[in-house]
Amino acid sequence: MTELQLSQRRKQVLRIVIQEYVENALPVGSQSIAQKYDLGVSAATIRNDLAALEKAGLLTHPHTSAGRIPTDGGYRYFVANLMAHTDLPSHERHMIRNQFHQARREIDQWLRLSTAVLAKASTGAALATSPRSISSRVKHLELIGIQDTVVLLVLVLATGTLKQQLITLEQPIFQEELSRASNQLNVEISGATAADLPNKLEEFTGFTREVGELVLNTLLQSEEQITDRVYRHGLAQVLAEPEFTDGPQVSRIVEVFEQRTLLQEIYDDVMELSDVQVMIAGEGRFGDMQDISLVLSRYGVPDRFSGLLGVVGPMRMPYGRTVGAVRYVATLLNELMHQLYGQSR
Amino acid sequence: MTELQLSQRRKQVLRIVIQEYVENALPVGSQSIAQKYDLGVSAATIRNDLAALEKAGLLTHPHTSAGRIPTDGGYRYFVANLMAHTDLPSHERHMIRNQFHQARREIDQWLRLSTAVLAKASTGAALATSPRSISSRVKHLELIGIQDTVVLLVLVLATGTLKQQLITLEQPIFQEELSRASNQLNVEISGATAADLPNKLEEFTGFTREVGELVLNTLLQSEEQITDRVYRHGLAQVLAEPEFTDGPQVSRIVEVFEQRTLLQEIYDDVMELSDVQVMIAGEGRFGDMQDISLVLSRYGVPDRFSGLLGVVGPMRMPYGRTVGAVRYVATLLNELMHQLYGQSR
DNA sequence: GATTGGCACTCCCATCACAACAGTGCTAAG
DNA sequence: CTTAGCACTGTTGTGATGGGAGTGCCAATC
Repeated sequence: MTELQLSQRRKQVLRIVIQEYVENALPVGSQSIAQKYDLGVSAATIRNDLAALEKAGLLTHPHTSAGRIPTDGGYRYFVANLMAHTDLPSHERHMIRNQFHQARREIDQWLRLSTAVLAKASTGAALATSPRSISSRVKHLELIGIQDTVVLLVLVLATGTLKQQLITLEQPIFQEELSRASNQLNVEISGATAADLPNKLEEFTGFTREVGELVLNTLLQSEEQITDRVYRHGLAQVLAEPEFTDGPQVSRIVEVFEQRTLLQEIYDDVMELSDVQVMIAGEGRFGDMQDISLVLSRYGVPDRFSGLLGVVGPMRMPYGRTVGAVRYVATLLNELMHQLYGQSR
Repeated sequence: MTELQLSQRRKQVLRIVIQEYVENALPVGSQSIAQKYDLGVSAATIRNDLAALEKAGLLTHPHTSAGRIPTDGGYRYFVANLMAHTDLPSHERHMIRNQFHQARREIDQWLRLSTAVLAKASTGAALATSPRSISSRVKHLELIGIQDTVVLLVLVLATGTLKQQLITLEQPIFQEELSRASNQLNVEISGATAADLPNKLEEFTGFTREVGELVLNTLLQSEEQITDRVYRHGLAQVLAEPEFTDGPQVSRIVEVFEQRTLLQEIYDDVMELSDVQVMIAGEGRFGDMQDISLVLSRYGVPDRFSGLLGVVGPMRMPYGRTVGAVRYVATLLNELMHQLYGQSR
C-alpha cells in the first residue's frame, strides 16, 4: 500500500464523510459538511478536497449530482490511518465481563456468549469457531460398550477437550476386555502427541492396536480440521441494514455468514497476527464480497489451542467500535481460558 | 375444524390455484385456469367457484382486479384433505440413503447431513435439534485432572451421549484420589437414572458425594433442556424466494430460524404425534409468523432419546414434496439410530 | 339450479412529462 | 490556495394517461 500524502484538512474531510455516511447511509455533500462542521473554509474548498479524495480513489459518487460515499479503499485508509483507537466504553466492558463471569465455565458457553455479546455491541452478525488444538497430547482414553458390537471411544486431550468415536465390531467384546485394552493403552500413550504415537503403538497387537490407530487418526484429524463447530448470532439485525434490502446483496452476506469454507481460507491469515484484523470487501482476494467487511481476531492459549472470533457486516460499518468490541471479547476469552487451561499438570 | 363440504370440482379448482400459486408466486385468475386445465366448464363457472372458495375463507385476492391467492386456511384445507401423498421419488431417496451411509456413524454427522439434505430437497431452510435423552441411565463416569484445581467430569450415558462438566476445587486433589472417587461411584451408580440417584448417593461423603450431586444435576439438566444444539442449513435459498424481498418479512423469517425459544414451545406438540406435522402461519398460536410455515417431525429411538427435525419456509411452499422429504429423512434417522443405539446391553 | 356469454367496473402498473432539488465542476477573481 | 457564482446533470416525486387483467353481476340457456 503506497503511503498516501494528504493534507490535514483532507484527512479531516475524509473522516467526516465516513462518519456521516456510516451513520446515515446517505451520500455526503460539500454543503452539509461546511454547515455542520466548522472547518474554517467554504463549501467550495471542501468541494475541491472531495474531488481530490475521489481522484485518490478514496471516495466516489453514485451519480453526477449526488454527494460522496467512501470506496473500499477509503475505508481501508480510514482504518489504517485515521480511526480513533476506540476501546469499548468502560460500563459496557463491565457489563460484558459480568455476563462472562455468570456463565458456566465451559468453552461452549463462552463462545455462545461471545457471539451474543459481539452481535449486540456491533451492528453486524457475530461468529466464532470452536477452538482447534495445536499438537494435542492425549490425557486419557476410555472404551465403553454401548451395544454388543458397538463401542464408544472417549478421548480426553490435555487441553480438556473431548473427542468421541464409535467403533463397530465384527463380533462382541466384553467390557472386561475393553477395560484391559484401555488400561494398557492409557499407561503407554498418556501424554503422547500424534508424533509420538506410531512408535508407542508398535508393541500392541489385535484389538488394542486397532484402537491405538484410531486414537492416532482422531488426533491427526483434530489438528487438521479447522473447527468442528461454528457459533453464529445476530444475522437478523445485520439484514435490517439498508444495504441489504434487495435480493442479491442479502443472499451474498447470508452465504458469507453460513459458509464454512471462507473461514477455512481466512483462518491462517488471522492466526499469524495477534491483533484484530479488518478485512474490507474481501481485500481483493475474495471476489464475491463486495460491500461486506469482516472484523476478526484469534483467541485461545498460545501453543495449545486457538480459534477465530469476529463480526461480519456491511462495509459501511462503525469500524472503531467494532474493532474495540472484538478486541475486548477476544482478550476476555484469552484471560478466562488461560485461567482454566493455562498450564495442565 | 369444521368439515367443509366442497363439490368435487371446487376441490379441484382449489388444488389448481394452490399448485399454480406455489409454482409462480402470482395470483391465479379464472381465465388462465380455464385455458390451462380442461375442467369442461367455462371461465365464468370457475369464477363462481372462486367466489365460493373465497367466501369459505380458503382464498383471497389482493385487490379487486387481481387473481386469487390461497389464505392460510386454504393451505390448511389443502394439506388436510387434498394433498397428494407424495413420497420422494425413488432415485432421490436412494441418493439420500447413500449419503447417509457414507457419513461417519455419529449423531452429529447425521444431523448435519440431515439439514443439508432437507434444505436441498425442499425450498425452505432446514433445522434440527440434537437429541434429548429421556430418563437417561448413567453408563460410566470419569474424573480427569486438567490443572491443579481443575477437574473434568466426563459422563457417558447409556445412549452413548457424552456430558462434560468442569469442577473447580478449593485445593488440589491428586489423580489417585480422583480415580478412587470415580471407581467408587462407578460401582454404585452405573445403570442408575436420575430418580435412583438420590438414594444411592447417601452413603457417600465429601468430595465423592459432591461429584455424585453434580452427576445428578447434569442428568436432570439433560432431561429438562430441550436441546443443547441446533443444526441449521439453507437460509440463503429461502431468502431468495420472492416473498422475502422486502425488509420486515425477511427479518421475521430469520428470527424464526435463529430463535431457540420457538422450538422449545413447539417441541412438546411435535413429540406427541408420530407423523410429520405441518404448521401454517403459526396456526393462530404464534402471532408473528404470518406467511411462514413449518414442517416438522420427531426423530429418535422411542423411550430413549428424540429430537426435532424439519423445514421452515414461506407459506407458499410445496407441501407435498416437503412433507415427503421430512418424513423420509426422519425415518432414515430413526433406522440408523436404532441400529446403533436400539438396545444397549 | 348450474352454467354460460356479455359487459361494465375497478384497480394495478408502466410510461411519460414536468418541476423541484441537491450537488457537482468549472471559471474567474481575490 | 480559497472563494463566489453559475451552468449543468442526474435523481426524485408527482400527476396524468392508457392498457390490461380480472372480477362481479345479469340475463339467457341447458
